[in-house]
Amino acid sequence: MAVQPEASLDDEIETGIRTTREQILDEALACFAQAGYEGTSLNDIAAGVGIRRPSLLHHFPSKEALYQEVFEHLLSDWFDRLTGAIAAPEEGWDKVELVLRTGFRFFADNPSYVRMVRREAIDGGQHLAIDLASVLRPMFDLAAEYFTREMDDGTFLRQDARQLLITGYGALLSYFSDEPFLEGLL
Amino acid sequence: MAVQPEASLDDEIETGIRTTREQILDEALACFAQAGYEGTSLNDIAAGVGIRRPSLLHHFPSKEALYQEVFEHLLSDWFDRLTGAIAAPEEGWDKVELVLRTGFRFFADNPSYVRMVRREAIDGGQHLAIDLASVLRPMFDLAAEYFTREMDDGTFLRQDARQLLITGYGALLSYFSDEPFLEGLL
DNA sequence: GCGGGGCTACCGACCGGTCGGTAGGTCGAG
DNA sequence: CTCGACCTACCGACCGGTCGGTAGCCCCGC
Repeated sequence: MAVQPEASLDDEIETGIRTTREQILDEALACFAQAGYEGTSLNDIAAGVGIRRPSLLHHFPSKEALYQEVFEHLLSDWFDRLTGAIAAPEEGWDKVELVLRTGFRFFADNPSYVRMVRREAIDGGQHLAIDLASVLRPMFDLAAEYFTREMDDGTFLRQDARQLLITGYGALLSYFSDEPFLEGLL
Repeated sequence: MAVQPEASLDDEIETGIRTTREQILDEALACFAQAGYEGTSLNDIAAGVGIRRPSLLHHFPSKEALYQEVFEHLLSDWFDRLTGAIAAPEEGWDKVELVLRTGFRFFADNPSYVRMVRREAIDGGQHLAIDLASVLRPMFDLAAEYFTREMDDGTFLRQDARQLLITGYGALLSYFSDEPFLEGLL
């Protein structure tokens, strides 16, 4: 699940200098989240960074490869954060709140990520090399099992754990992905 | 809110013949819902109908005009159906269930519509001539007022009506718009 | 000290292909 | 004869991607 295979991170962290490669990843994330895969041209991204398209393609072999790296970068971040929260010793509602809060904070910190995931969920992940659903399923199963166990213990009201999770997923993500629309509604 | 300004509907209904114009609208809906605005080319739509692109542009002045007509057609359908349900005499939970069921059935009958709305909600409605949020707000306000009134009467538990509606909107629409993704998750 | 080979980052120019849209002609039904 | 539906041919713009070339930097042999 590791990304960023090259370029010594230490230099960038220490000096605060953002490499061109990182700037491209940042700009690509913003563009893809805002306009989608087809709606974003490599010229748009390059212009945002301040270079020409051929220079961008010097850092990434193709548009698809760039997109996938942006996506997997965020996915691994999210995965790591959530794994940490899941490993915490809390039980019952405290645990639920911790995990939810961790996920929520990640979404709030990375609104572009939510929009990218939503787009992929609608499209069926046609621009991804990985199968998003199969990557997420282990974590989904883990959550479902946890809820079922707590329900068995009487901590939560008995419900269909998987349906509950999907409902919550849909409601929560909509707050972030549809923000531009909801803003006009309220 | 009326669309379909030309072409006598009677002939089509009586004979069962679908005009080329209608076939284009149907195919365009399917394509736009499946691949989005940028991801759909006029060639794709024309090929689905069995004609060439210039012939398609004989029926519609531009891609944008076609898209808008597809969208407004469905929007007016949805609006009419829901208006009918709202006018019904039921009260309390019966009313809520009727309206919800009406909206739900429309979504189930027109899954492509849900996906188009979701795409527009994410994009901020950049391909629409109308402001989706301002069109929906009257109905949204109506629902919020209704819930607030019922809460005042003690029928429902006291909550923030607008937040409740948005949460429900997000959860419900996700079941339809993210169906390809959820299918792989369960 | 210095000159040159090799490297990275970047560029302008160009490629084939596709986009949305237009012009003009054919053809068949009324 | 007219007219609408459809076609082929074509347009300029833009797409993702490649090519050859250049400016600057590090490093090594002399």
